[in-house]
Order: sequence, then C-alpha cells, then structure tokens
Amino acid sequence: MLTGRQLLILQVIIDDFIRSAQPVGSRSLSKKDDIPYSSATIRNEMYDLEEMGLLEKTHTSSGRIPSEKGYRFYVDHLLSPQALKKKDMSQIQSIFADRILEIENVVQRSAEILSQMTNYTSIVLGPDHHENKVKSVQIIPLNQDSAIAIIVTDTGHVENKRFTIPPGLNPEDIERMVKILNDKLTGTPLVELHDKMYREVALFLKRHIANYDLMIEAFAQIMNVPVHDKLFFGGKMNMMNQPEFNDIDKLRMLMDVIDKEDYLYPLIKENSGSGIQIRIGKENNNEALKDISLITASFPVIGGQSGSLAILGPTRMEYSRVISLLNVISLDLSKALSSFYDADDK
Amino acid sequence: MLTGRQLLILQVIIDDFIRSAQPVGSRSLSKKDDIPYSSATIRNEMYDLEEMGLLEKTHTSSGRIPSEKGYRFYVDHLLSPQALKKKDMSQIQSIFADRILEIENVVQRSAEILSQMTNYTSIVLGPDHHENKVKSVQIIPLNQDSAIAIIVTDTGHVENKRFTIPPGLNPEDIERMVKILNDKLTGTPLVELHDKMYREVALFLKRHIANYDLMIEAFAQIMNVPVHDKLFFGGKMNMMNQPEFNDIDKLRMLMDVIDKEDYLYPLIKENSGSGIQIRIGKENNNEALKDISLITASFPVIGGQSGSLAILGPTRMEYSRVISLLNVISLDLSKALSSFYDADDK
DNA sequence: TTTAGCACTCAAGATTAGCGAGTGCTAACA
DNA sequence: TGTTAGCACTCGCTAATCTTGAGTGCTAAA
Repeated sequence: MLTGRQLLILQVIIDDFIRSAQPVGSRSLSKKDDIPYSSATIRNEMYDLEEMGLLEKTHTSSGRIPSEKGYRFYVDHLLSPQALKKKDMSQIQSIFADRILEIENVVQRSAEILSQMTNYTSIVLGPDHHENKVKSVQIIPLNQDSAIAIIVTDTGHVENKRFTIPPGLNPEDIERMVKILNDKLTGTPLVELHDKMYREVALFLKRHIANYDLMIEAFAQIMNVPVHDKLFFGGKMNMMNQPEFNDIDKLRMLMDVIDKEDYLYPLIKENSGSGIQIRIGKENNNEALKDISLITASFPVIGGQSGSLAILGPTRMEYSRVISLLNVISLDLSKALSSFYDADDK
Repeated sequence: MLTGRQLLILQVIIDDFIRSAQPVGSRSLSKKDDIPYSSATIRNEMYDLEEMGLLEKTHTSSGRIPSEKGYRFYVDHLLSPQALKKKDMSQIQSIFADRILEIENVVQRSAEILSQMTNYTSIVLGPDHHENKVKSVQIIPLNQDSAIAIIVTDTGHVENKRFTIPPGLNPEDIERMVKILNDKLTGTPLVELHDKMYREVALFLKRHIANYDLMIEAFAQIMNVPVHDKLFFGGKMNMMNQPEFNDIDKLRMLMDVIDKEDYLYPLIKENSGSGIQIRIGKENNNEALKDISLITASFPVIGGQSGSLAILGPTRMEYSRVISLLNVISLDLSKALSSFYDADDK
C-alpha cells in the first residue's frame, strides 16, 4: 500500500511529465511549494515507487518517468476529474448550436473540435446505421439504362446508389416497383433488407413485373451496406506535434495503423455502453500503439443503440482533461443524436 | 545553346538524382556505359552547366544536383515520354473495370491508385457539379417537424439535406410542393437553383401553399451548394517516405498546406482544359511548396465541363512516369465520366 | 525519520581528427 | 584544340574524446 506522501509524489511526477515530456528529478520536485521534503527524501520515495513498478528511469542517472503501470494507477486512483474551463465549454456548445444538422455533420464536427481542443487525434463512430429503419425508397431513372436508387431511413440518413436497369423494363414497371418496395420495406431495419427482399418482396414483384429476377438482383446488390460504419477522424496529423513522434518512423507506423481502420474499429466499437475505457500502451496489444493511449467513451442513443468516441494520444496524455471532455461531449452527443432517432414516425 | 554532350550529361545527372536523391559526382558518371568521357571532361561540362544555372552544388566540393531551372529545362526539352509497363496499365484498367460506379467512386479510386502507383500524393477534382441539371426533387417527411430534401442530378449525383418543416404545413402541401418543384426545377443547373427558386417558383408556391415564404426560405437555404467542389486525395501520407521530408517540420508545413484545401484548389482548378501543366518548386509561389512540384492534368467531360487531376511530389520527381500516368488516366477518366453525362435525357 | 553531503553515472553537446567523395586547375597528350 | 591524368584542396560525415550538468544511491549526522 502506498503512503500519502508516495501518492503525492507519484501524482506530481506524472502531472509534471505529462506537461513537460521530460524525466522528473528529485531536486526540481523538492523545490515545488506543495512538496516540503528534501531531494534526498524524495529520492528515497522514488526508489520505492520504482521498486513497485510505478516509475521508471530512462537510464541509470536520469530522473523518473511514469511506467505504464504508473499511468494505470494514476488513472485508476489518482485522477481528479478536472472541471472544464468556460472557454472549452462554449466551444463544445458551438457544435450543437445549429439546430438543423445531419447526423454525419454533428459527428464530424465533434471529431474536429475534439481533436482541436486536445491536440490529439480523435475518432468518432456514429450510431450504427444497420438498425435504422427504412422510411422511404425512391428510384429515379436517369436514362434508358441507369437509375438511382435512394433509401431514406427514419433517422434521415440517405443511401444512394446507381444501378443498371434490366432491359425490357418500362417506366410503369419502375413506378409499380417503387410502390411495392415502399409498401413492403418501410420500417425494415437496413440489416434485414437484403434478406427481406428475397423472402417477401420477390413474390410480389414476380406477380407484377416482367424480368423481376434481374431487377431484384440489381436492387438487392446495391443494398449491401458496408461491413462496418465509417469512422470519423479529427486531427489525424496532430500526433506530429507530440515529441514522442519526432521520429518519422514511429510516426509512419502510427499512421499506418490509423489509416487501416480495420484495426481501430473493433477497439472503438467494443466499448459500446460501458462508459469510459482507457487503454494504455501495450494494453493495446499492438506494436505500433505501444506508446499510445486510447481513451474511448460510448454514448447511448434512444432506441438501444450507441456510438463511441475516442481520443488517441501519447501515453503521456492529459488524462484528466481528456476524460472530462469525453464525458461532456458524449453526453451532448447522446442528446443531440437521440433527437434524430426520436422521430414520432407512424 | 547546349551541346549534345551537355544535354546528355544533364539528362543523366537529373535521371540519376531523381532515382537516388544523392548529389551526382563526375567520377560515378564517367563509369556509366552511355558516357564515354573521363571524369575531368565531365567536370568541365558540369562547370559550364552550373554557370548556365542548370545545376547546383550543395556545398563547394559536392556533386551536382539539378537546379529548379534545370528541372524546368528537363521537362521542357529532355523528357522522353516513357511507355508505361503492362503492370501499370492493368492496374489502371482495374479502376474502370467495374461498369457501375458513382462518379465519386471513380474519382476517389483514381486518386488512390494514382498515389499508390507513384508514391506521391495525388489530388483529383471531379467535374464541376454546379452545371449539373436537376433531374428530380424529392421531399421525404421524417416526422412532424423535419424532412429530408433530396435533389438528384442528371449525372446521378445525389444531394440531400435535412430541414425543418415550417409549422402549419400538412402532408398534402408537401406533396403539392414536390410536384411544383419538379415541374419548375427539372433541367435547372444547380448554380441557378437558388435564384430560380425565388424568381419563378416562389410565385407558384404562393398560389398553392400556405406559409409558402417560410417553406421557400427553408428550402432555398439548403440548396446552397458549397463554394467549391471537393478535392479527392490519395496518399496524403506518401510524402513521409520522401527523403526530402525526413525533417518533421518540413513535413508539417507541407501537410498544413495540403489540408488547407483553399490554397490547392485554385492551383488545380486553374488548369482546366490546357493539357498537362508543371509547376516546379518556387513556381508554386508558396514557401511550404518550395521543394514541391505539382503536375496537373485536366480532362474534358462531355458537355463542356472538365475535371483535373494532380500529382504533388518532391521537385525530384519522376516526371516522365508521372506525366505518362496522368495522360493515360485523364483520358480514361474523360471517357468514363463522360458516360455519366451522356444521359439521353433530351 | 529526515536531511546534508559526496562520489558516481550517463546523456547530450562541443570539439577534434580522419576519411572519402568530390571539385578546380594545370600540364601533358592526341 | 579538345581531352585526360594528376594533384592539391574543400567540406560534409562519422567516430572518438572531452566536458558539463542533472540526477542518482549511499552514508553519516541531525
């Protein structure tokens, strides 16, 4: 168990290091007002803290830096939730000031502002589209051979795709088809769309439309919603400003991981619904992220869904500030996006 | 005027430097098979070429590197159009293999493949939307207060925006409105939309719809097409791999310019219709781009419009290869996108 | 238990030496 | 007269050496 003095010293060391990115020595600590001990005393305590694995040295005679375990202890026990400044708050409000926005818009702007406020990289994952329900289906013919299919969901999300009109289909057929699709598909969650097309809609089409099989093929194919939702990034380049990434090779490794969204996606998705989660350094199980901490927060949206937001920064991260920010923004996002889902439809 | 030997030497030096990024010395040149002169002779020629401002030294006793003027001469007089390898060609074909794609899709994939093939950063600007004509207007109510407005253009481009339904408007009003909008607006270029709404459509709405002014306001507002079209990037990070950007500060400066699309946009747009254009180093008139060359190509699309593509790389760029690639791809893009505009919609 | 003092360590910066790739110039050569 | 061999010289790199200073661990005294 740690003594109060050890806690104090650990806290100050970590706070200091987060600010300066420089190893912290005993002498500079003893000069601080909140620390009334001599450097020798602090050295002894540091020694103990190092033995416990909470601190590290970069070389034998250097000051101490927090170890991963140290950061872990810090976030678990030492972190005092820090109130946000007025300036920060008002900046956040600005995201949600405009009443009329698309979901994507809100999400993208959240990511941008979050990264701008933290100088880290932010990642936002909007609520899953897959559960959204079809509100309306439209087919707009462009010319003889091609048409645009449009699906609008109850949340106002619009999917559109161009497709080839099977030969021998005339405008009346299309009109009839749109009617059938709307009758049958309205209210269907996007995930079930493909199935339902074949299971239920096919029969009807068969009855009313020539070449229904070609048509259904063409149409079903375009309903293939992408495997996972889009991640929205803010400040991808911000990590360039962190001293730990002055080395261009490290930066490149990191960027590779960030750009390969496949890896990040599950990490961020995973969190769904369990508040704030912090992954420090090797806890990420990825060589390129070994000096990175990832803080994720999820926000529920009406209807049992949820989105997530995440901040990716150096292990030496302003945990307290980031957590506060994520808390506030996830709450706001929750409210803002719920209003989209709150459609009193039917 | 340059002698044949000087031309040869200049060419070889530039080719060599483009490959190696290292200053080229007289001895290593004299060893090459195509150069039957002694190092001393070459030194004399180099001296002359330097006097003419075509070559430079990095320090008094270093080998030579091409100056900007040297590159300019190279691209203007020395460049032999290099035939593309089969592998390259087939990779390009793959972009256009899928018949059914949205314009955005083709454009984005072109940018990606272009950057991947060159290891530079690519930028593609699709043909201007502003001239696209309205094909169909739809309004899909989501609930009491909000609805989605959708505009489909003749090229299959879909714009959609959420808006608030002015109070006191009932579903029949909306249906009538959609009918009027389609009657009046079909065939209108996007740029003229806003104007036409007020000039011609307003009158009709007034006659048929209560609260027409609120509605028109809401609707016109969402028609505001963004000031300029979106640039599609490929390989934003590729410049990290160029030795000239090993310095993280240079990289940061460059990234700032790339991310601030405002600056790049006119450079790329400007070219419209004048074939391939090359801007070397300071010709870009931008401190951050002083070690950068920008090669732009424009491709016409049926209907008098055009798009552009650009490659941004170090001044030490594989000009010949890049130009060949741009030529081929711009031709293909021209064909591919024209097919979208080729709608037989009278 | 705390602190003062001291010997010791080590990274980082400055200085120096040596190497090698390259140049410019001169004189000899075809 | 154009070309080449030879030589002195330059200068960026790299490795080696020195110096400095911030920091530690340990011991002994308060």
